[in-house]
Amino acid sequence: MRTALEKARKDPESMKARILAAARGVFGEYGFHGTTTRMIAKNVGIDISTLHYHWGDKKDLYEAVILDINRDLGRELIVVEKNIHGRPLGERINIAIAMMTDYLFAHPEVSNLVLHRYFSKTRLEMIIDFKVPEFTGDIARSMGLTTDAKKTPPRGMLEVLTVMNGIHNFVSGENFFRPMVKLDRKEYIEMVKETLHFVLIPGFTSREGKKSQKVRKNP
Amino acid sequence: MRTALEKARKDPESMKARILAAARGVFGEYGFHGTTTRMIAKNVGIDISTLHYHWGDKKDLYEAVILDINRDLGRELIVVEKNIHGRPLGERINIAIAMMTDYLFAHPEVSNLVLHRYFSKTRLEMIIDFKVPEFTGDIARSMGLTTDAKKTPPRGMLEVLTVMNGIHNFVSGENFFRPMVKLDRKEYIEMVKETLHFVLIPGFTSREGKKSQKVRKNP
DNA sequence: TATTTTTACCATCAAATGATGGAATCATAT
DNA sequence: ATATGATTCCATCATTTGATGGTAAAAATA
Repeated sequence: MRTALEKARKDPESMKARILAAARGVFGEYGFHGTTTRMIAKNVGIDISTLHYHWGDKKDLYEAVILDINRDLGRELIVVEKNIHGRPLGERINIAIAMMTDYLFAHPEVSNLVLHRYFSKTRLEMIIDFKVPEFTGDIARSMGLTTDAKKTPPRGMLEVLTVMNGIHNFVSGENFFRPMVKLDRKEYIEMVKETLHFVLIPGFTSREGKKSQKVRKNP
Repeated sequence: MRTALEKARKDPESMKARILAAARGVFGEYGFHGTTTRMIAKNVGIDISTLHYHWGDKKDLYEAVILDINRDLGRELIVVEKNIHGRPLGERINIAIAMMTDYLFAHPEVSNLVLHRYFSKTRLEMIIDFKVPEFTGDIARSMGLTTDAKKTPPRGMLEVLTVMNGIHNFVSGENFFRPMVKLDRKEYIEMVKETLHFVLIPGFTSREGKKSQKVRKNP
């Protein structure tokens, strides 16, 4: 499977890659059980047997999708980290939210699949999983909530999850939320960013302020 | 169906009610397509034909579950509103988060089903739906973000969704997040509350502060 | 070109799943 | 006690769905 994934990544026009891309989308929208291999095959325009020929059974394909999403997410986090490195806290969070929001709205199936994994059980045992603990620790470190990403305290983990999930929710819930607010896609994305900035950032910066005050008081 | 639901509500020991309760749980955990009528029937300890006898087909049962959850959620929101009425903004949000968090952790299938509806498509057309727009408007009004709940501006809607979804996420994602932070259930719930208070409240109260300042400047 | 390998499809299977008819059981009213 | 209606289960059906064998086409290799 590892090699199959790499082959698919090499050539985005290959059948393997096309199936994987379609699978990301359909699994993301309908979940594991809500998706049939026929739906994916139809989406690509091929026969189901061709799908099974390239990716094995449904579970294998789903796990390949998870691996694929994981890689994308990890790469994007590295890009974000480079952009926020060395800046003050408020700015770091600001940029991180803006960048991740743009990225996820451009690849909504990533948010879809992450949230499905969080909130929905599968009747099958899944071996491969999202690297959420690792990623969450990494983000906590870039946010200055911990020095060792692998030993992030629970509070730091939950704070990071609050922010990340806040983004995932609006991306993945666009079909539901956008009609509620009657905005076009571009407006919606902008307002999501504004809202997240407004709601999420003051909490972190106000704590930072308190820290600074303490430092000033004890010179 | 309306009458069937009401009958089930009258007597919680009735077969209708037992099936409905089991359906709430299983649909919540596995989603619509991930749930089989056999799973629900087995959960109650009855034959599937008995299930169909009481609730019609799978879709009917699912819609009854949604109606049921909706009622519960609406009632709870009224209880919360009574408790926060007349208090200052920070306190209102504080109490609302604490109460909703406790309520949803006690009835996690509510969060599960709400999030499933937000983030996952169904291959079937569903007629009945969650009253999210109405509820969201109501909450916006209790939070002082609007005077007319039915005409809540988009920004207010998204702000409310940020808070509500923040709670739903930690409730529904407990199975995934709690092992990450290695806390027992009670500790987890407490830390979720703390985190949500910490992250979400300063945004709202800081805006309130600015409003007051403006008023003071223009006497 | 001839041969081998890879790829894709058609037809089809087996299991899972939603759903139902009819018999048996239980409750209730007369 | 009997009759009537409501409830429950067993057996079974039809459809959906995951999966595969065999064959044709295409591509690669000799």
